[in-house]
Amino acid sequence: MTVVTRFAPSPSGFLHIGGARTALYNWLFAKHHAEYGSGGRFLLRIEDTDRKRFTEEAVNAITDGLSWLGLEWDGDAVSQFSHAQRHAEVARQLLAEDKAYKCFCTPEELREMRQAARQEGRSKLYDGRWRDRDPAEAPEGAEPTIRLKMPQGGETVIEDLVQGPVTVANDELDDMVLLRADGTPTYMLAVVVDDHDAGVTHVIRGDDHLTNAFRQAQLFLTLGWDLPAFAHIPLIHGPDGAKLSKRHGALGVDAYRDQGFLPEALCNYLLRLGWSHGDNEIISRDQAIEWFGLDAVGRAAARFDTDKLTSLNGHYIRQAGDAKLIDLIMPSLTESLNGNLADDTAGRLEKGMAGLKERAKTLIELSENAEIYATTRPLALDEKASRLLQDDGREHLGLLRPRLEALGEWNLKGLEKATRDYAESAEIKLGKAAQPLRAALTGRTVSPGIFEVMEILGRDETLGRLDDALSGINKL
RNA sequence: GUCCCCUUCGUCUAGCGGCCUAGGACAUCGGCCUCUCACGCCGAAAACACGGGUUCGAGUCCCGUAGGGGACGCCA
Repeated sequence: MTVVTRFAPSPSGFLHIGGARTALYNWLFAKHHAEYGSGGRFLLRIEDTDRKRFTEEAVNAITDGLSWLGLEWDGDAVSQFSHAQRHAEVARQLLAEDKAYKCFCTPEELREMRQAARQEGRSKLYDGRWRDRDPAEAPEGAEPTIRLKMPQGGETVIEDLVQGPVTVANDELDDMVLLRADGTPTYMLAVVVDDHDAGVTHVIRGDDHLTNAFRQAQLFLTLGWDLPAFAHIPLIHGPDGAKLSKRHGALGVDAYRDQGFLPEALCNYLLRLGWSHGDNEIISRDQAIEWFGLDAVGRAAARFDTDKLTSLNGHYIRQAGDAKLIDLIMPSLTESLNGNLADDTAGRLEKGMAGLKERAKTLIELSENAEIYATTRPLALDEKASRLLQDDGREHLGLLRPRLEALGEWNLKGLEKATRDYAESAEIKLGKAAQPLRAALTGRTVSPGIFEVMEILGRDETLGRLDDALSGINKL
């Protein structure tokens, strides 16, 4: 049997980080069955039943986010709203079969009912007052909603693939609205019909839908349709343990992209957040497809930890190809230097990327660190660097400079030897010479190996930057 | 409030009755490497929420308690 999963976000304006994980799990589950089972498809459906929320940009935000993460869906993204006719038909059919009924309650009545229920400690809100009432008693001109006749007595059991069997007494379930007074379908009706029509076999979604599953299961049953398998994955919480919300900061995957995270890192992190395969931490896409299964999904909510994501990101940056990284940082590099890039920037970055990427945990950092190769003279010095260029620091530079200039071949080995020889003759530690060099050549106190930097910068640029520092013409 | 779910180091987790004096990863703290920072390597501190059972034996099974979370819309 071919497995069919689906990701069904509502257009909220961005791809929520929790939604991203849900999408990832659905995608992996389908891919796993496609490659190691008897087939798998991953569908994307936009839950735009509530037209008030719908905008084209909101839909684009979701598809862009999924594409960035590399989670391609099968077929076209489907609009749930476009199936409204079909949903209404199903509701009318239920009505004709006496499995649903018209409810003429006013919003005020409903509000009172809810209040009373709460006061009396009942969770069943709607009392079903129109269930057996003659529609002839309806108030003049009132447009009814269509409600489903839920079973009275007994219980509903969901065999959840993650949570295990979950049971609720049917008396806790009230008759839910299928069709609104204006004739549009509710989410409850729409998901069930769409999942059935699309042949969805596995509904993998957030834990917050678990209680909905009871109601939806009853709808499937009264429609005489096969129940899909349900898998409710725990939610992602903020560092404080509450459901991730705006006050926790970055919610959309686009925010993480902007902060310099790689999609590979985010996927790896999200995968590991709530799912495990023994002690494995770094898991490639292919490996994930092979290993992924619902049985290894945890049942407790997990807190989002940016530190771990960052660490993973550092790993994926180190592993990424130099050319790819250069492409990724070029825009921000150009921007931060106001478009004034040194002529040989590309060449220097190609040589220097290996040393650069080892020291960056985000693309933002990488870009900032790469400025030393792209910037033009005279360099700006940060505070600590300018302090290194006072007094004996500058003195050493002045004495070292001729030794460097005299070098026949300008390469790492020779540069290092010349500097070491100088340090020895001056009876100072290498660092006493290397740090002022770093300050003069990069404007900073932290950088890749300084002899590497000198080699990449080349003789002219290195000597030039040295002279700038010696004459003190750097910007602060 | 009602219903549902959850509970191993600070965080993510391994553990599916004896292999656990509870393992890994991130973070933290030491140390090594070293021209700085990072990487890498070595090491330390750090957890089975509590109480009852079941069993020869429980982190692992059952029941309570406590704590946390989620759902209670003509939103999705």
